Amino acid sequence: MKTFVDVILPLPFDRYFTYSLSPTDEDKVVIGSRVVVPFGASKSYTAVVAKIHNETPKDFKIKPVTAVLDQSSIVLPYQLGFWQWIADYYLCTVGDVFKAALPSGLKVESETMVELNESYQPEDGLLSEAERKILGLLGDVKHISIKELQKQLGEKKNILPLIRPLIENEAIVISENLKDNYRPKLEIRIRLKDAMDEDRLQKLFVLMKQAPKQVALLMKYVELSGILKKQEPKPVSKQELLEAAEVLPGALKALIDKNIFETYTEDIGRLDTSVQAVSPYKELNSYQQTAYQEIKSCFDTKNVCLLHGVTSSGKTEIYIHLIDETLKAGKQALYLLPEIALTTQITHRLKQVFGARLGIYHSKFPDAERVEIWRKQLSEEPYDVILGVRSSIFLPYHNLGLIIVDEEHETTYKQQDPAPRYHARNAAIVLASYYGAKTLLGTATPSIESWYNVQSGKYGLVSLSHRFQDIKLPEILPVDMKEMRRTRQVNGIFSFELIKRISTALQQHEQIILFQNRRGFAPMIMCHTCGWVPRCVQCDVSLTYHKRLHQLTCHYCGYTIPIPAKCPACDSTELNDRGFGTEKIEDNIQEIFPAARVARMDLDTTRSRSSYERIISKFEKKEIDILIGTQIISKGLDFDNVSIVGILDADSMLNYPDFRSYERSFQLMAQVAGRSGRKEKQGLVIVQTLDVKQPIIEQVIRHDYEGMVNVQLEERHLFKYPPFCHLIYVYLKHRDEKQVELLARAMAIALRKEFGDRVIGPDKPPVGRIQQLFIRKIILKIELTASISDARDRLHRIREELMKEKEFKSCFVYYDVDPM
DNA sequence: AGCACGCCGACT
DNA sequence: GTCGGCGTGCTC
Repeated sequence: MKTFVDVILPLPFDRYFTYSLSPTDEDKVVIGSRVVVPFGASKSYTAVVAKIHNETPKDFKIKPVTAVLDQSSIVLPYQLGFWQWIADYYLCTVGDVFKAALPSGLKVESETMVELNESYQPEDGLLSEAERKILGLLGDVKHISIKELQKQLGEKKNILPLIRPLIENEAIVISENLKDNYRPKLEIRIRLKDAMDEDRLQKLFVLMKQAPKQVALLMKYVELSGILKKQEPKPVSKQELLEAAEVLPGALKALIDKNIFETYTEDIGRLDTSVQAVSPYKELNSYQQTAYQEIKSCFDTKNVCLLHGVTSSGKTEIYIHLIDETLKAGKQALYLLPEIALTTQITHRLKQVFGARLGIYHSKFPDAERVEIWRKQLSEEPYDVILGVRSSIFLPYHNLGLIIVDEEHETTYKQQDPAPRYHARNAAIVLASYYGAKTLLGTATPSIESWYNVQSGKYGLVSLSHRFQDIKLPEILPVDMKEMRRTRQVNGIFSFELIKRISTALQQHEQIILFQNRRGFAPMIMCHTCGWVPRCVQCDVSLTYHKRLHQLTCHYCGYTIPIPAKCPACDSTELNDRGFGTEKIEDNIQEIFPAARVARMDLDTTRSRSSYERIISKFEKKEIDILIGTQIISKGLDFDNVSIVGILDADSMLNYPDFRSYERSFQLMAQVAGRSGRKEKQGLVIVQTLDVKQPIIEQVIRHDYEGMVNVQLEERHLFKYPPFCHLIYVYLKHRDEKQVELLARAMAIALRKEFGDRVIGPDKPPVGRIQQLFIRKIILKIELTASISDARDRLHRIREELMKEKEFKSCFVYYDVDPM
């Protein structure tokens, strides 16, 4: 007798909740089934079954499961283990992981429906005004959800207290309506009611002499379905038939009424199954071939291999060969990318090779499609290759053989805001271990962590130092902006040197990319008279000036106001913008080169996927001469006509207060630089900086990745930073600054008792308040040899202890493990 | 995360 | 004297 289930709820709880099963449900439910359960006073959630048992719990009253949604696992047993690992390692709850892992179409929601009790006899005088209003409304519509009822009443607050007495008086009845937000995609199709042969067809044609439209339909149907041929007839959709025969629906209806045709609906799904593999993989050149062999032999002894290949060295083709080999061994492959929108080129290539065996998974896809991919992966015929962003590590896999993490250094692999704050590269390595699968990390600029793991022998290393077709690496030319400004050789943010080079490139019909890691027109505006700067009301930052939209926006919370006409402090009308964003650069460059076709690519111009693709495709077709962008342009784009890349303000990224800013600047500059260079001509990268002598500039010039790494490793070793320790950031937030400050201090003291001088802080982060909440941050350094699970237990204990104090109860506390 | 219960200010 | 603010606690 298995009568209870322990379930994971999509809520931030650290534990399971137990529900009872009805005898009929007992046979249905399995580990990994979804069940609908009531939780709290008036809510139902989709939960996932983690355990089935018969130990009667005694400390609480138990509720029954409302419905069992699946009779086979929708979440595979290994996934439950994987979720738990993520929750344990990244210090969040399994509920958080569950919420992130499952597409929302698989999480049905319940809504409470209200209905009038027909037999209810109202006793006048006993009803309040509001109650009469509710009953009146219900008399008209008779079936309505509580939410809708609330809206109709024009109430903003919860109306449950209002209707509760009505339920008790049996004036109304309520019921739970499970609302499945997933809708299958259906197609209406046409088929013949009875068998057809030439004879019968001829008879029909004669019969319908007076109805040429119907004859046309019938003939078109015969043609489209191929019903008179020997093979299985092809399905014919209603729409397709009507369009092909060029007749109105009336004619078709007549044929249906005559019992010649009938309609039926078919669930056709949203996944494109028609893609054909059109071109096999390409032959590898000798460098690629060597690398390919090295990777394979590396996998004999190691589970993870780092492929360090310069930009344009043809890593993708090597991946394709490895995937192909994995598939031949009857296993699946997962290809992770930092951002799918940026990789039309790779998507296109993989489709050519793997056709319908390739599935693409992306959080910006319509949810219904994500549901279908999830189900397909559970089916007997899953995609063999999944190309996707970080969340695709959560898809169910039957038999994973290989994971490729492309551009492994990209910080987008780390989820920032809602928990789980996981790193998809590291989680992927753990995922691979469930299958004994191998992981290949690819990049031109490895993360220092991965490089260190190579040095310590944990990962294997394969290098690819030849660019495809031996295109030369670009020449990098630093421009001393201090000197340029002193000698007045600048126009705004542009040095004359850069302008000259752009001008030459334009004359030769070559393309230019300008990089500035700041969107908007200017990072702030300031009153010329009194120095007043408009700031966000919710966050401690100045507002960014967006000229096109004619507004000031907070990049942290989205708060937006129109540009003030005058300074509220001194009434001066002279408000000037300070600094340079991509928008201003776009304006200025257009002024300098009026004839050039200029486009901008940043978060503001690429809100939708299509606008992104439009810009890229225009640039590829050489309809754009100068492309201005933020770091969005550094990721995995290959253009063949870019001769000049300008990095306008290299110092802005170097001065970012973070131990990784050096590494990140190098990666960014090297990646942006990699966008330049053409088959017959070496590219040129102009780096504008105030300090041309600083070592990082020299390292970028020499393409000296190892030089950069060695300096950084030494520094990180000295100051005990990753990869020589694990970092955990403890974030504390509260509306009241005093409260966070107090808690942060108390927390730091408690932490020091346990962890000693491994605790740094508390500190006020550079942006000390976001969305009305004041923030404090404590940094915890954990030795590599120490156990994370031990640290986790101690952290939980300390938090629990402190949160008992009532003054701290309303504080948010959360952790960021291995922060980026 | 919701949602209810409970305790203090601005209204009838 | 009530309505309603949100601070605190609980949810199988």
